[in-house]
Amino acid sequence: MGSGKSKVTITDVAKAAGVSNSAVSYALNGKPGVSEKTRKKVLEVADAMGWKPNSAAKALSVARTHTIGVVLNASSTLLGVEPYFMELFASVGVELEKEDYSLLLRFARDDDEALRVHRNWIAAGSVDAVMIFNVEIGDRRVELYRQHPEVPALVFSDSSVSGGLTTISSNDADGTRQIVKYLHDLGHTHIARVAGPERFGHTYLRDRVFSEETAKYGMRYDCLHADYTPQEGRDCTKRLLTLPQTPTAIVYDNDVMTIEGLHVASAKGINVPEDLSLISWDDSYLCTVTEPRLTALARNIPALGGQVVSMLYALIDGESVANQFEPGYRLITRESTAAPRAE
Amino acid sequence: MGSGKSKVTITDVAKAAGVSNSAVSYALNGKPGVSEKTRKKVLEVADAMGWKPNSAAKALSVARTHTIGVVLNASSTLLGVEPYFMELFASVGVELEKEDYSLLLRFARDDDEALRVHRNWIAAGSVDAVMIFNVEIGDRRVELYRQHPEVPALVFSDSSVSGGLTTISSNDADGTRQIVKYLHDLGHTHIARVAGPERFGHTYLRDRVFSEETAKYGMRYDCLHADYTPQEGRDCTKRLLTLPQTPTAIVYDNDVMTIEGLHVASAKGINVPEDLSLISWDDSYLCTVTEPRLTALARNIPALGGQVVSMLYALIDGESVANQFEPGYRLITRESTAAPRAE
DNA sequence: CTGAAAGCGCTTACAG
DNA sequence: CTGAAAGCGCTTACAG
Repeated sequence: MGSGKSKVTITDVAKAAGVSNSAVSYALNGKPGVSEKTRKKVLEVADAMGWKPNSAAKALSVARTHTIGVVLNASSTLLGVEPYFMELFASVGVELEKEDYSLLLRFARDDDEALRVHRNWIAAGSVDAVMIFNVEIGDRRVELYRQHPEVPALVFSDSSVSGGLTTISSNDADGTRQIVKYLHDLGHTHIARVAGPERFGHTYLRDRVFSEETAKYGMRYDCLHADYTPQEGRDCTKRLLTLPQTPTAIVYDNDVMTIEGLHVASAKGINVPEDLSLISWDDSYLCTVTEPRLTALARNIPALGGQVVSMLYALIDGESVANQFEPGYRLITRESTAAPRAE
Repeated sequence: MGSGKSKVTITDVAKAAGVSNSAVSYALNGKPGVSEKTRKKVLEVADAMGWKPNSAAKALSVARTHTIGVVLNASSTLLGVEPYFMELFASVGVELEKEDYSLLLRFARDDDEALRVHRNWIAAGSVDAVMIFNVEIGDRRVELYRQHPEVPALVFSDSSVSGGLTTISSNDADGTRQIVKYLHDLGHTHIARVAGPERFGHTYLRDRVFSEETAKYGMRYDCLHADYTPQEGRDCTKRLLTLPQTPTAIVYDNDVMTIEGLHVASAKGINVPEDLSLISWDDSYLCTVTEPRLTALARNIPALGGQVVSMLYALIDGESVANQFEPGYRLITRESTAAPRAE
């Protein structure tokens, strides 16, 4: 119940309990070196005085900040649209809470600024580990953290682009197979895809597996690359729908583009799903607010937190951690997909 | 270009530059106490060695963490749906970046856990200030920070519920006036509202002003309180549409409920906006993906960052800061509102 | 202008 | 089991 102003320090507790600083420290940290009696006494006194270890002092002496760093790209207009990060942070954050770890969050306006923050963190020892998102081929951040193994990095990407840094990857090959099989079983023989930017590792992977799987089933497959924005979702859909031979199904690499595709179709008088099936890669609330609601591939983000955090802790403890896949995708079928109209 | 492992400290720099630790410190921090010549030399050496101040050590000696704390409610299912927090964080974060401040983010599962984090932060000196959201009447967090003026709190709420803590408020009275006037000018004489939870300060304020303004124009006004979720958005809309006298316009306190309202209306064969006008309080991408797109009241979140951060810095510097309003609301008229059908 | 020293609040060998 | 002391990497009076 210590009211206000003056912080209570370990020395205050030591004096009040009539023991030395070290005894207090041992007692409070549950370490050997004090009798049970002393420990109990110290615990009582510390509690009564409302003592909490000063975070900076602790960080300085044990060289642990109890902090996981994330720098986000503030200029991404999708930050406000895609719930992914917030959901992931909540999932990870709840797990971190148990060990009193925090997320240290920064927003950079471009890659240079982001890199500057990372360099600073490394030199200043500001974080115990970092999480890295949206990795591109030849990403300067992976280069940086490869040179600085002192601060472990967990990379959210396919392992092919992480330069050996530990990754946690969505199982995009499996997701792709689920989608293609679903569409094939429905009877589609010509499908298209509006993909994400080619520079992302997972886009590259999806590209490859989509080609393989559609080839396996003898399906025709067209692919256009976009940047996840509404604008390009519209444009690509228009291009696909003016092909001499139009596909009977389109899969989009995110929900926002899917919705725009739906609007383009309905503006053209094309019925979804009767004339055209639509699938969103990434499920979200957005997929349930349209008419028809959108069939989507869902990740299990709530289950991701525990996995991520245990990888993080292992890395911080200096263990070598194998790359992992996140919990599998699940295809949520709603009303935007159906068998193609018979010719 | 210092590669890897061993951190370079101020002592290393001092040795390399052939001066004392204090000279280095003064030089690096741009303080008087060193000659220009020494300063220049130190700067060069420090730069060449890749020195950066260790954050924990600096925090410990100056008692500043360069960190703004936020604890969010992880159980809120709306976190993934409403882009507000992410947009706000990006806006604030870009501004904080300039002074190398970070956001320290925690996720609590309930109010008790949140309160524990706040108590810890105060005792441990983990943050220089906090931002507090979703304040309720009698909120224990405001009570806590009132007792601990050492760590300043910026409260995002109406000043009536902040117990004297500094607030930044959306100008909900003005927003309400804009909506009511707009609807009145369109010719509506009976409107309804699906409001947020009564326990929130801003809900209370909107309630009051809605009553006043509709009374002023001689309009009939019905109000139902909900919890921002899709489910209650639907339920409340159904109740309103089965009243003996149904309103010709409904305003919802968030976008999610508005969308659900739209679905309920169309399921009942009620045309929006011909038979019923709908307005969303809070604009977002969601408001543009429906058919018709939704008229909405938009806040200017990008402009909010600078204002918030300068309030934060002033508070941290111990200045007394007046409560402020955030940039004004703007009504974005889309296709979900129109004049009511003549009787 | 410059250096030696104490201090921020912890932890952790090291003697007793 | 216990205490005195050094150390983590900075900052900041305090003498010279």
